[in-house]
Formats: sequence, structure tokens, C-alpha cells
Amino acid sequence: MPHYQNQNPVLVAVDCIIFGYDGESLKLLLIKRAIEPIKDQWSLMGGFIGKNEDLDGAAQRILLELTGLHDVYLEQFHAYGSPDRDPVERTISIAYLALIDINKYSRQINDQYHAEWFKVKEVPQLIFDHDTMVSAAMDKIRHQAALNPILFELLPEKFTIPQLQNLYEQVYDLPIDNRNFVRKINASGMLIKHSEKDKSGSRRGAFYYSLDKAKHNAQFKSFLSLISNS
Amino acid sequence: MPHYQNQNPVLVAVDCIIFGYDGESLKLLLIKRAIEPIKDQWSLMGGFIGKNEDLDGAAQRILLELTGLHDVYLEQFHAYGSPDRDPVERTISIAYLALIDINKYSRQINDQYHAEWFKVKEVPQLIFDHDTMVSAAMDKIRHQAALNPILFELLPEKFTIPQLQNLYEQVYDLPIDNRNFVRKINASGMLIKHSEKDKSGSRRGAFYYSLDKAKHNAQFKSFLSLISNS
DNA sequence: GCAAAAGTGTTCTCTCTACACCCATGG
DNA sequence: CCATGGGTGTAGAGAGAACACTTTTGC
Repeated sequence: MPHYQNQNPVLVAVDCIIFGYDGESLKLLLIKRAIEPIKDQWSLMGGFIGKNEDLDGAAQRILLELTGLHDVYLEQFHAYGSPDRDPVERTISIAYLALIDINKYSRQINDQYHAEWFKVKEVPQLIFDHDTMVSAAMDKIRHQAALNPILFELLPEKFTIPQLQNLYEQVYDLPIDNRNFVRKINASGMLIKHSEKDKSGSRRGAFYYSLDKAKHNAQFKSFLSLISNS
Repeated sequence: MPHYQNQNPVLVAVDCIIFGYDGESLKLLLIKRAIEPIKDQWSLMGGFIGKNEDLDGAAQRILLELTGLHDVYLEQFHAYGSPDRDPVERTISIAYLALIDINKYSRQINDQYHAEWFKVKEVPQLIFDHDTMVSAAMDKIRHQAALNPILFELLPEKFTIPQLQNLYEQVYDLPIDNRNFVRKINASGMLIKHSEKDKSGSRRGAFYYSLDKAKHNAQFKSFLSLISNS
């Protein structure tokens, strides 16, 4: 097998910024680093790419290992490569953003990795440049969600409008006018109203909705500006 | 120095998708691959990252080598890592998008790399996954230019409105209404009108404009939707 | 009956879009 | 004087923003 001459190979890792939403707050799944140095510090879930694995594949594998989930919304968003970002050895990291339904997450796996959900506003200090990655991921999610209906990936099959609105408010850290929000959501035609109500959040109860998958896919492009309340 | 155990290092390269605009067409700078295998096929300009170089630094260096230019608009947009994307040896590539003023480009360097400008609509087949990178770069540039005034990076210090409009038309491959275009550009307040005219394009001549740098920076965010003529 | 959250319309403003003619100049 | 590209305004439609009260129901 031929080789390129005089080049220095480095390690390539994938790190996943995993978002979840519990109906109240936007959260991030973090683990305690298992190896020395800086063992037991909070960290993103990551791993090195395998020999016959592409980048997306590695991200999927890593996500599966930590959460037990397949078919998750996963998007590569930036590569980090400062020479000294990992003090152990030169490592390039490709960062992926994942949006999961927090209810489908298997808690058992928690223990193996000492994983915990943190509110995005209360994320502890992380190892290496993971703090930078997290804020870049937040920017990315805001940018993406303003143009595409991706936040539904964070919700269960059935959800209520108040939940959805609160999710947008969490992501953008802004209050949103309820009447305008409902109008835009309905105008998009992506939601199906159910007849049952979720009674857990109030006495009156809020109707359940779910995504009309066909329309969701079709309209993925023309979903501009759910956001703009100042 | 400690190491991670049982991992396999790979090569990491940076590839630059370099855009230019000659007043008529949007163009791409390509080189003939200098080494075997598939020597002399058209390729993006790229290179491996150096030992003490970060990714942005490598991209800057590579761009400098090929174009002789510093301080160029350069943006990382995607990492490519299929196991067999480079048949020689496993290589991850980080793709960067560059926008340069084609007039500042030093032609001498051409010969060393056998570089040539191609209209984006007439790009030849490229090695590896470089075709994919180019179309991803086109998507990225459209997306970015819809939100931010980045296309000015492609223009000389002084330019005319017809040139600018043509550039937008090239990028989006759409005709744009001239009166609406002028109104939006003026409303942005980013342009300074000069008293001289460019007489090269017509008998009447078109006024030169240049960027008001301060306002350009300030308004980089609030520049929405120069684009939308159907 | 009351506390707490859900649900519902209208008006105004502003922005986007469509559209056609005169102007300046070099030859 | 005429061919060529440059430059200019207006009216109508649609989208976004601001804004407050009534409904339901468990306790």
C-alpha cells in the first residue's frame, strides 16, 4: 500500500453535544471522563474514529453507546484542531450536535459512564475546549431552529403547544407571544391535533399534538422565522 | 509523553474551495494534482496540517501558498472522513470556503501549481470527493450570503451596482429585480457612492461604490434577505 | 368560587413584490 | 441619432408585532 511521505498522522475523535428537553428546560448530557489525566472531570461524550468508520458513523456509534438510541437527529457542525487542545496527544475533534427525545433515553447506561443531564444554563466547566464546543452548538441550534423545524426532535411523539412554546423560549432565552406563536405553528400545517389532553400541567389540560411527518418533510425548507419576538 | 492506547492515527488535510468573481461569472480556482496516483487530475488546493498548526492556520497557509493572499475570508464548513475517500491512505479532510478578490490573485503562482479558474457551471470532474465538497460549498455560500454581506469579499475595493447585482445573480442563478435590489442595498447603508464612473461596461457608465467598513461590520447581522426574487 | 394555565382575533405597520420608462453617452 | 446599459418610484399584498380577555377545571 502506498503512503504519503513525511506527514504526521494524528488522532481523530468525534464529540457529541447531546441536547434533551424534559418539558421544562433544555438540557445537555455530560459524562465524567473515565481516563487519566483529568479523570472524573465533566466532559462531552466522545470517542476515536474506528478503522473502517466514517465520521457520521462514528458519531452514531458513540451516541448509541451512551444513550441506546438509533436514528437520532445528528449533525456535524465544526472541527476543532488546536495543536494543544488535548494535552495527552494531538487530537482533532469533529463536533456533532444531537437532538434526542429525553424520554427514550435509557437510564441504565448512566451508571457505566456516570452520565448526567445538566440544564444548559448550569453546565459545569468542561475539559479541553468542550466549553467552546457547547456554545458553538448552542449558536448552531438557534440558527438551525430559526430556519428548520428541528426542535420537534426533542419532543415526544405527542406534545402540547405550551410545551413546544416553552421549548422555543428555552432555546432562544426569550419570551414568545403565545397568540402569534400558535398562529404561525398552525399556518405551517405540520401539526395534527389530537382529542386527548395532557392534564399534567394544568387543571384545564392542554390538547396533544403530533407531527404530520409528510408535511414536516415537505416543509422542512419553508419554515422561516418562528422566531423574532424581541 | 503519555498516549492514548490502541488508537490508530490518520492523516488530516485541509482543502480550500476558492471562489472568485471576474465581473461576469462566479469562478473556482482548481489545480492539477501534482503527485501520483491520479496525477494531473483537477483537484482542490489542499495540504496536510503541520505539527504545530491549527486548522484555520493550515487553511490560511495553503491559501497563501496558492494565491499569495493574506487576510482572506475563510470559513470552515465541513469535515469529510469516509475510510476510502483517499485511496492512498486514510485521510480526513476539513473543507474551507474562501472568497477572494480575483484581481489581487498573483498569476505567477499559477504555473507552479498549474492552477486555473473555472466557471462554477463548468467545473470539471475532480478527484476523490472534491465534487461533493464543491457543491456543499456552493450551498454554504448561498446560505451565508442570504444572511450576511459576505459577497463583497469577492469584489474589488470599488465596484458598481450592476456588478454587485450580477454577482448575486450568479450565486443564486436567478434573475433579480434591479429596482428592488438597489433599494435594499441602499437601505442597508453599507455602501458609499463615489463620483467617478466605470465606463468599461457601457457608454453611460456606472457609478463606483465601496463598502463602508464600519457599517459593514456593525450590520453584518441584520442584513437579511437580499435574496428572494423568484 | 378561585387559582392557574389554555386558548383565542384584530389592527397597525412594515416589508416584499411586481412593474416600465427616461437618462446619459460613444459611436 | 440611435443603440446600449444605467438609473429611478409607486401601489398593492402579505407577514410580523403588539396587545387582553374568556374558558376550563381541580381543589
